[in-house]
Amino acid sequence: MARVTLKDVAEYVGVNVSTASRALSSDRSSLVSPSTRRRVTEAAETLGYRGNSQASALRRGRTGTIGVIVADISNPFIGPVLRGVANALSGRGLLPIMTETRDSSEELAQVCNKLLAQRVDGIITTAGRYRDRALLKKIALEGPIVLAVRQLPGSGIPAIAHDDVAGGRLAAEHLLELGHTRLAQLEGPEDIWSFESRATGFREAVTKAGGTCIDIQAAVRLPTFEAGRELASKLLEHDGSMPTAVFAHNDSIAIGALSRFREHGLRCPDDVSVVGFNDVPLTDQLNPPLTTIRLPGYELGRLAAELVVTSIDGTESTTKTVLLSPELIVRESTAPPAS
Amino acid sequence: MARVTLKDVAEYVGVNVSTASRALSSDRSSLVSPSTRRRVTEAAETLGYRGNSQASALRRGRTGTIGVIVADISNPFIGPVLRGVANALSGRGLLPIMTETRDSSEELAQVCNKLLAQRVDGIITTAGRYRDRALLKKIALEGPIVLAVRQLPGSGIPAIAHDDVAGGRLAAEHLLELGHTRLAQLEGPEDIWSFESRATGFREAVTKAGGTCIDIQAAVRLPTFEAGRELASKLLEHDGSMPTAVFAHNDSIAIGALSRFREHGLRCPDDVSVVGFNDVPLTDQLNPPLTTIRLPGYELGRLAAELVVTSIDGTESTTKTVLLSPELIVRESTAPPAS
DNA sequence: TTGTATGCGTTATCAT
DNA sequence: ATGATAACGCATACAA
Repeated sequence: MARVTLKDVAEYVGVNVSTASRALSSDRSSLVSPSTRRRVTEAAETLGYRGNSQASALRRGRTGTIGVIVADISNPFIGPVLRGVANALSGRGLLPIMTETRDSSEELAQVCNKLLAQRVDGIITTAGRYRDRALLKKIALEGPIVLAVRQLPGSGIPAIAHDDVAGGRLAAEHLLELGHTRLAQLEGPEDIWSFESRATGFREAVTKAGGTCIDIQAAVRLPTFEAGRELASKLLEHDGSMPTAVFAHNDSIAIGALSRFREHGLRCPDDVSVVGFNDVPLTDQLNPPLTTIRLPGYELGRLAAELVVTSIDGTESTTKTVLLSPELIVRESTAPPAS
Repeated sequence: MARVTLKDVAEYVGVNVSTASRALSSDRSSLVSPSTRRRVTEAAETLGYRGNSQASALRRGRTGTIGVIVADISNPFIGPVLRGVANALSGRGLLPIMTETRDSSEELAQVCNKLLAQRVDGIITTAGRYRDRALLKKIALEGPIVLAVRQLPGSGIPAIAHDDVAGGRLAAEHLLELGHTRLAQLEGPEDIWSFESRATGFREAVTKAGGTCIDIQAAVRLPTFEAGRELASKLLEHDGSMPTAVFAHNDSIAIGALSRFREHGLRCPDDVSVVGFNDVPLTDQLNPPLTTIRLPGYELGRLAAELVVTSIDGTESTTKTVLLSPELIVRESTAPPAS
């Protein structure tokens, strides 16, 4: 898009390209006399010179870019994560290259190839289902990669994620404390670490306390509002009496379930308590405002970015996994069971 | 990240790099004998060869990348737009490089520079306030750029946007038909085309019908929930009687206003009708479900992508502006005024 | 059909 | 402090 090159600038000033290159580079500009540095800088300005990252990358073996793969850009939870990533990266002069996979394994494979062809210096991915493990392990051989939000246990890929087991436990403990003894959980896709962990954390806490835990799964690919409705329907058709409290694996599922329950004549929290997960925007504006689990998305993004950076520099052992603590946000969708 | 080059592949097979290059390129592979083509392809496979986009771009003068600048990644309306863009682009073998500016002019300038340094073949931006006009005009000199969602009238930059004037008018007509005569609008930032147009469309329709239109502005940078609360407060303190209907310039503002009205003891739609804008997810799950204006985001993204592509190919007159039609979605936040 | 040679824009090395 | 030169990996014009 721009056609004026370093050579043009150099000729304009009457110096060699290498001098111009030095003058314009931040770390080597001290090797050049202040006067020529100034002249080169001015010439670059007046000629409208822009460095060519491609050429620079080719020569230096580094592009200064980080591939950022996001599973679902419409997930409101992802915004803060991306901001955290972008902030940490741009603070280090790196350019994040974001791409989406719609949580599809095929698209993930394609995107990885493209990113690798772009010679990104590292990859951060929030996409990664269990079935993608082999793929990502192969990618990890070619360069630094870190998982964000999700984990791929046994893959050896470092991850920054939430402590979803603890999150599930928080939900369970809250409901148990309210006095619920018959609980259900509406589960997200089973081949995603986060949901499996939430399920585990919740189930263990419930059974440990002597409660009953009904696990509802559905063959849905994504944890959406519709999935929530479907899971709720399955729960309503479930043998045995209806539980008095429900843990939905994310807010969308919770809201879908709420809508289905309402249709069925069930009031929340009077007839059924509902806990969501993620604390996405607007959950506090619903009717009723949703009790949910909040996660530090921004912080997570920041840490993920820092982790790739350190593994690019090669100074770090790269199998680190960090789990961030979730927080229970109590609102009005949970209450003691009707006596 | 990968270190096996075309040369390695060529040597492995025993041919010249140029032959290997041809064999691996989709358009020139016909120039090579089927047998060597196969051998090269296999060698590339076994050696784990990945093309180097940097080198290829340097040589060809094209990177095959498109910079996609988004003002606010957390805006739920933007997801479909980005999908439309990504789809249209990847269908043409182009890689979108997404970046965010948080709707800040400084970040916009930075991001443009980085993208230009990356030698993107074109730029699509949803960021662009009036004050960014000069900047973007300068960018437009260096290569194809198209605005999406927003417009910059008088900049000569082609745009794919919604017909926001029509959107404002739709809102007005709906409320007028319900019998409202005293209306207000809660306005988004004034230096953004979309909001100014919504204001115009609404105001004109109201006054044309003989109604009263109260325009409430606030010095907020972003059209958020908080902004909605602030605007609503200003309206409540406004001299003269409270209007019976309110048009909020987007859903977040509407929801903020709803929350403020509720605090103030006003019921919706009984005491005040509210219309939002964008139809973002969950607006139908609010209390009350929000009447709003829906926009074809995916389609918009698709068209924007197609427009950059054609202007890269240079075949198109590049000052085209397309306006897509909004649609009124009536839900329960609007009703006839209390008699 | 294949090979040779050159250059894309930079930066690193070596010399001056 | 500055210049000359080579090389990064690839694609193309030209030659064979």
